[in-house]
Amino acid sequence: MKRTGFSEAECPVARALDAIGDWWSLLIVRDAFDGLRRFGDFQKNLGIAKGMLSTRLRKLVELDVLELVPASDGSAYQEYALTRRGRDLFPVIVGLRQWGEAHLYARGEAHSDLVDQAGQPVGQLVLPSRTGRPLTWSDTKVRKAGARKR
Amino acid sequence: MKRTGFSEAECPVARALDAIGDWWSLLIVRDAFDGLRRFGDFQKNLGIAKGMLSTRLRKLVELDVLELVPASDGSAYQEYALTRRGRDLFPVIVGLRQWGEAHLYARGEAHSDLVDQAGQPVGQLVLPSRTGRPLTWSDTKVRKAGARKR
DNA sequence: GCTGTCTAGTCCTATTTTAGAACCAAGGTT
DNA sequence: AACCTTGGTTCTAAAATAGGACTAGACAGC
Repeated sequence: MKRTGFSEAECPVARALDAIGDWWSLLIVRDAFDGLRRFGDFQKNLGIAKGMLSTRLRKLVELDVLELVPASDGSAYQEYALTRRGRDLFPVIVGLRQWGEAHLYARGEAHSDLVDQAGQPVGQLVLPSRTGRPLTWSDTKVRKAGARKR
Repeated sequence: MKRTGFSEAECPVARALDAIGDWWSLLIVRDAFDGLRRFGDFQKNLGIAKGMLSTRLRKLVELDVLELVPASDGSAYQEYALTRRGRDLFPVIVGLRQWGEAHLYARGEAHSDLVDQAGQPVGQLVLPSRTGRPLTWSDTKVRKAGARKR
């Protein structure tokens, strides 16, 4: 009765969810985008049990989403920093944010906002075709990798 | 020891993950994007336990991500169809897909592909500024709820 | 209309995961 | 040296998951 895994799936969505699709991982990554780097900072900000956090951070380091680097304040401690692979999760976090903003808040209810350096709200994520035309879900389809049932 | 929840969070990422951030929900939504509509189809395609699937589908219907509609083949059964809210998850699924493609496959390893109606691979997701300039994570920051620009 | 099969579930149990608190060791502070 | 902070590990109880047994209603063949 092992938890089902998708690390071998041919579908990249399934593999991605297998890697970072659990309860906490994306919240940790979100916090990392917000500048958090220390074990205690994550723990306090998320209210996560320390055991969970320890397990999750270890897995994220294994996955090369985070890496351990010497503390920036010169102490002997270490910090967790986003790697390239971690930073590439930015569109996923933004997608979740925009969906949440659009559908999970009552009118007028306050939420945090993503803004650019000038303080301007950002636009919506766009999926461009090869020629630059914006695509919606009905413009696309999934082409299967090999010969497999659908 | 109730499972931690974020349905009241001021951060839209946290609320989104609270709603659809569990193990199975996004995979069900992905399958719905691929055209699956029936209980048995989801069950067979995902290999998910029927009890799990039943719970998840009920929650997704409650959330108004899916809705029950009469079966398209005229039978007395019902089907699960994506709502507007469900279709709006498209960028999230695409983001996960593109991250998975980029980081979780060995060179040359086969995976399914997202293509447009002409069969052309789609481009990368883009986050535009209000003026249309593409933004990366380092161009943006999160403004906490309630903080209004002076 | 009777029988058998398919569909879409529910219910039950064993196992795994999570939450939360207690404990601990090394680093830093006074 | 004594004490607090940081970053964990270990323990237990509760909750979630996997998987199988079971069931009610739909449908197909006779």
